[in-house]
Amino acid sequence: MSRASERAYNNIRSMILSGELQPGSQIREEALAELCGVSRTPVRDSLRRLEAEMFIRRNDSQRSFVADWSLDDLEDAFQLRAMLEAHAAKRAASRITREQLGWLRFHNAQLKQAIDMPNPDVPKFLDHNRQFHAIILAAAASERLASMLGQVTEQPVVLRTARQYDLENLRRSHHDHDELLIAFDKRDGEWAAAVMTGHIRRAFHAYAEAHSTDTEIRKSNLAA
Amino acid sequence: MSRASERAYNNIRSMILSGELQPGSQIREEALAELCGVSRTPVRDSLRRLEAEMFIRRNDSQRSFVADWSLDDLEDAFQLRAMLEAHAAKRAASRITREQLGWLRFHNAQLKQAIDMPNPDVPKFLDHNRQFHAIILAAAASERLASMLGQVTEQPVVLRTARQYDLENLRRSHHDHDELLIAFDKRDGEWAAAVMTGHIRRAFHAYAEAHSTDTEIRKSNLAA
DNA sequence: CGAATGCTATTTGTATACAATAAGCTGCAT
DNA sequence: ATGCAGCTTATTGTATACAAATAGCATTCG
Repeated sequence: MSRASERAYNNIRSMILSGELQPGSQIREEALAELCGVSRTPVRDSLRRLEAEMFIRRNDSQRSFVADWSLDDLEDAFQLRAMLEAHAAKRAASRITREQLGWLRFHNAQLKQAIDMPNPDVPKFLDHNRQFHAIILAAAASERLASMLGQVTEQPVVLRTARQYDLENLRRSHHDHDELLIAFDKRDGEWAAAVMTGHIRRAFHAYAEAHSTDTEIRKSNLAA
Repeated sequence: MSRASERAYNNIRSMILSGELQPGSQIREEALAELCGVSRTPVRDSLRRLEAEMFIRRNDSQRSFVADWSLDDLEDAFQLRAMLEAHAAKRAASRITREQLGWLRFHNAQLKQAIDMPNPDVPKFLDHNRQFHAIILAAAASERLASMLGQVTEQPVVLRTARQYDLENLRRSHHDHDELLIAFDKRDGEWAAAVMTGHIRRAFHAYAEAHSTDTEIRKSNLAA
């Protein structure tokens, strides 16, 4: 995607993710155009894309609003995600190459290292975690699956609380990855799928907790 | 969506589905604009949408081509579809209302009627079949699931052969629906999911057969 | 007082002109 | 012949002007 269009997309997306654009609030093309320093044309492109990704919804008269997801919607998304990632793991188990396995091991070692120290480096953990999952998705070798997972992995949920991932959870994630590695090594798709399902379900509950906390904070802010 | 934009979208989409725009061929915005009698702006909107739906793909320099799916890709899509529809059936089993069940029965009776006659009315069958599945999807009550299923239900596969659905298959579909109805009635999500999986797998094989035949024909046409 | 109607302001949709980029070609050099 | 440079043409990207639609408001009529 070319310069202006891509800039607009990234800007708007991150404004939604960061909560700068509040869930439920209306969006006007021209306002965004000014914010992004481009014309309405690339903004419109971005809005269409974000609408497909369900970051934005439109009412019957084509006005756009930042999507506002309830806890139920969040669970719904995670249910879908668990199903799709498990499917990916199953496919990957029979297709993954030695080299890909090597990379999985590398990223898992790195993310362990990121939290096995006095001052845990959470961003580093998240980055290697992301890459770990990306490799599995690549090994699954299904373009459609990848495109669908893209729609449920990045949640448009505002987390004002500075993402307090508790270490215990991160360590468990690391162990899940370890087990996935063994399942892959043994080419056991069923096992890989089962581990992955649990892995994502745990992520959901961690997320849900953060989401409730955040919602509380937002509510009390509104009351004040 | 407003007039010009919607017109463009429907036109282009049906040109792809009908094979008027051949798989693999390049698409030029201006040409389509003329064909649809609108300017490039709504055409570009449509192309973006069709790209998200994987009817169209773009190369690295942003040129658009009609997607060309292999038999493997087709199977991939059906695998995803089977998984998602089974999931929908499972969710629907615990949420479906008496009224929705009534409509399911109605459409299933209608589609049976459409093929239980000397001159089977296949389009009528397909229409009621579509509505049958739509009701289940609605009962599943997951917007994201619906949006994902939209991406895999309408296959951008050219079927030049005038869709020779054999009657035996259609009858079996009807029986699957019957069984789904019982499963729903008993609120047995597992059963519903299992029946649905088989139902979609059968559809895949019917489709795959038609696809191979079509590919043969296309090849011999090219040779001539 | 409430509902309906028409006006105005706001917002989105479409067309078009122009800019940027990529593809294809021509001719030259090796 | 082959490959590369530079030009030309084809195609997409962006901005902008204008058209259409919609919402919000005020005014009027029942």
